[in-house]
Amino acid sequence: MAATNKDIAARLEEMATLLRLSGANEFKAIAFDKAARAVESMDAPVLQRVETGTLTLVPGIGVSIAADIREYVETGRITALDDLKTSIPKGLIRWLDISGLGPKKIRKIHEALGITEMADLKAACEDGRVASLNGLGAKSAERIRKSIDWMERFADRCHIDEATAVAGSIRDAMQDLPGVRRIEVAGSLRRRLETIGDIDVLVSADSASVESLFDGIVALPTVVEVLARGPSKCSIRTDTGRQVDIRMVDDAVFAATWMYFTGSKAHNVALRQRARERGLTLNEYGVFPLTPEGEADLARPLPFNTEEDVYRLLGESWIPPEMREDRGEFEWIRAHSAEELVRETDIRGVLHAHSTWSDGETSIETMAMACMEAGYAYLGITDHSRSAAYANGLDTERVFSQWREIDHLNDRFARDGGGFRIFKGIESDILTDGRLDYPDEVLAGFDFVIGSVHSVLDMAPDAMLERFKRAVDNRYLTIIGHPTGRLLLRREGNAFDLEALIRHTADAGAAIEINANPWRLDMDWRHGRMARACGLMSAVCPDAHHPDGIADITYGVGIARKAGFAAPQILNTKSADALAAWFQNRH
DNA sequence: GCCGTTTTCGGCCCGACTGTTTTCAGTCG
Repeated sequence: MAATNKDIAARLEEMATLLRLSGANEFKAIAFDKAARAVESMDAPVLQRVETGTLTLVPGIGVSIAADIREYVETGRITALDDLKTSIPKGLIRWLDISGLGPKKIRKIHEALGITEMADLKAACEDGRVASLNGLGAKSAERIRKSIDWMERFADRCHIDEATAVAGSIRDAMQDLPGVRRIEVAGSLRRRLETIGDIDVLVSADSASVESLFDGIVALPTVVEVLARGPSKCSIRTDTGRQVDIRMVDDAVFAATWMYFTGSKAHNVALRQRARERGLTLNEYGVFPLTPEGEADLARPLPFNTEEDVYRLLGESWIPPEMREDRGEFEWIRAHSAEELVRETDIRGVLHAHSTWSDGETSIETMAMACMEAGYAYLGITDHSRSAAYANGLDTERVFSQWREIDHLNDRFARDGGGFRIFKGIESDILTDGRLDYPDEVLAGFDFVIGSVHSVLDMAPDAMLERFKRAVDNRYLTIIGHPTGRLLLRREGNAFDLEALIRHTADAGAAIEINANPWRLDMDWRHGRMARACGLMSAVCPDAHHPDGIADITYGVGIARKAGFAAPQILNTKSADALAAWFQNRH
């Protein structure tokens, strides 16, 4: 199989990780990290640059890494990577997830005790072997043991809906307390990343009320452990295993601190590099001139109030938090405006929802009413097709019955004068050979067809790509549903060349959804730049099986914004009439 | 390993915190 940009980036990241564990120069590891991000954010396949010998023109890729990439493309291996793999036990890579353990200590422990497995490390913490090592002690050993304990009980990351709920309860607990002025979420949750590790909350408040504020937090029923508590920071663990860091922030520098804790780390690094280029330095307290010696001149802070101000001081426009991943956002903002990104209020209708006709929990009418209440103008109902027996998929006769029900409902809505409309859709299985689940004459009767893979998900990647391509070549297919089939934190998606499918789908004039279910968020935002470049249409689809599921659209919009999509590229920002015309045009 | 109208060598982003230490290395975000 041809190496995709994603494959290549994964190999480079692996190099960076193993280099760190091998004790190599940290900047060398950083170079591989940078190269990995450069590869990931390229619009075109790296293969093209390998063929034309222009790899080293990409910033972050020099002669050496270009040779590694070429070797990987041509042979499927990288000698330097293989060498590292043989010298570093696989088990140690997982140790990097342990809080308080970095590459240096991992090496030290491994070399001194000769252990490579997590369970052995835990035992070594308990029997005092770790504590006896030079540079470590009883507290380090206990911290490591406790962290392994947590890892055994909970995943290190959670879905974004869970993180949103935790952050909401923390906010609720604080916002009415006396002296609290401002509460903001930062970190990966503010960036709307698909999964969240720690949750960061920033608070500005009267210094006199900090104590009572923290008292209120640690007394919350969901708080099971206080990890740290000082004058400006309080870290807690919730009963779902989430770590929440609450930080007190000085009002005068709130924007700089907010930016700092929003990250991403890579974005911050890029920003600080830009600051240096302008003779400035950036930290969590603001922007400062550099002295001739290259030190921060802390006595002469540059004035700012908002994040916009801080970016402007660095010669940049404000970058929406969703895009702060060091994935080409600085280039993007020069050619676009932050205002262009699709917003939740741009979404005018709901596409991809289920009813009791298949595996949904409520009737079409109930789903429609919920859409109306949420302010949407239409609902594209998409129950499962006949092959999805496990989900009560519709045979042809039931399809016709459902159409009659939808016609009746639409007639009623028309008489009510509210203008609400239900589109007849189907979530058709894409069969293993790429056919859709009904004959063309039935497919022709739907307003639109979502094609999804629900069986034989582990098909060989090349065969999976062909399966999807054939489905897209059917002129009745409108939208590809959850393309990789991943379930976040649970199941990897199929590793087929999604970018090839994106090109194929864009050329065919069909769309690929952004499934907004917090367990899917598929397609991945990382393909956004490439998808935009080839003109792909998308849609933010809740895949709702219950009226509450409609609200998941918010997570999908976050992903669409991370991907850099503007409203015109998202199908369900269209009016019902414009959307109907787009569907017709696709046929 | 990458990069350069100040440099082809010597930098590479920044500060807080912690624990293990007598001045700092490692980790974290």
